Amino acid sequence: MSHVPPATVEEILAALRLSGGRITTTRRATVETLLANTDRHISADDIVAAVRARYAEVAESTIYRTLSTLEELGVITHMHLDHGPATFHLADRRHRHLVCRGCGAIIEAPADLFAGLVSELEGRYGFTLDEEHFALTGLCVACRG
Amino acid sequence: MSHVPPATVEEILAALRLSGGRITTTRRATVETLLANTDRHISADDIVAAVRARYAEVAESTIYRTLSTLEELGVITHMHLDHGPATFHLADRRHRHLVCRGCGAIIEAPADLFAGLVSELEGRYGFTLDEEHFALTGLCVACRG
DNA sequence: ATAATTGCAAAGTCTTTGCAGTTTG
DNA sequence: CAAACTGCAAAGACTTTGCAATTAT
Repeated sequence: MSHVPPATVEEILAALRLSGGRITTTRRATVETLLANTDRHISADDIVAAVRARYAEVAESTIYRTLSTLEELGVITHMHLDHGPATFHLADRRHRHLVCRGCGAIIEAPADLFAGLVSELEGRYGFTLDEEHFALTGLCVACRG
Repeated sequence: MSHVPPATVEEILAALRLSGGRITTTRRATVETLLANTDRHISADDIVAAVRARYAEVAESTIYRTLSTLEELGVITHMHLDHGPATFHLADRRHRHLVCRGCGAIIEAPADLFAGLVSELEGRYGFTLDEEHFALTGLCVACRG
């Protein structure tokens, strides 16, 4: 809560550099793609496509490796919306995801909705909830019939 | 809440039969394996192994097909504890799962811990939470350092 | 120079599918 | 007998890995 992770392309690349990493065109493009899509839920494959379209050829494996490097750096996180590919986003996103298993709709819920559960788990089990790693699945109004 | 799904081998097989399905040795063995492991979190592969060890040869695909048939019947559900294979269990299990991403420990939490969240989501978004489909990941006391 | 990154192709894990042969009711 | 189930082998989706060639610093 006290530390805000880097949020601009340059800040992220600087953090990468600081950790001993190198800045390449592909890595910059990857970071730009992530920042340009903070409002979407993008998969590794989406990023591959975006980088290929606007910058240069990339191997999938390079993207996967860059993504895990950024994840180790603490800059991004991945999340599982449901079955299917993981999605990646900046680590500072502050909302939780509800995914409808009927139509696939994604509802974003404010983090404070989970505050009670988080402290309950903390208190009773000493369990620190990783609220983002899996979305919550269920059925939306339209799909529950 | 008013309907309790079948909980014995015979009840489950009867339900299967009623829906037009057929009862085979492998299917019976699969159901028995599921019932013999209500306290564990077993994957399709675990079931394949159990059936092969105690009953007969089975193809993986047969187990997967049987599991989805049972799932469509509403008798079982699958759940994702974390990355890795899905786990299967009877649909009537009434607890939620907390999985430590450090050591893999699984903590079972009573369903009522989620009651507040469930009604909140229902009220605010009309979203019916499928509490079981994904476990909640995080860090246990020992691993959070 | 040299350690980090990349591409490519191959492998890995989990799951699904097609199809011909077998079995259940 | 007809519909349902099975095995086998192949494919599919997503992700990881090995290794030699390239590139950033």
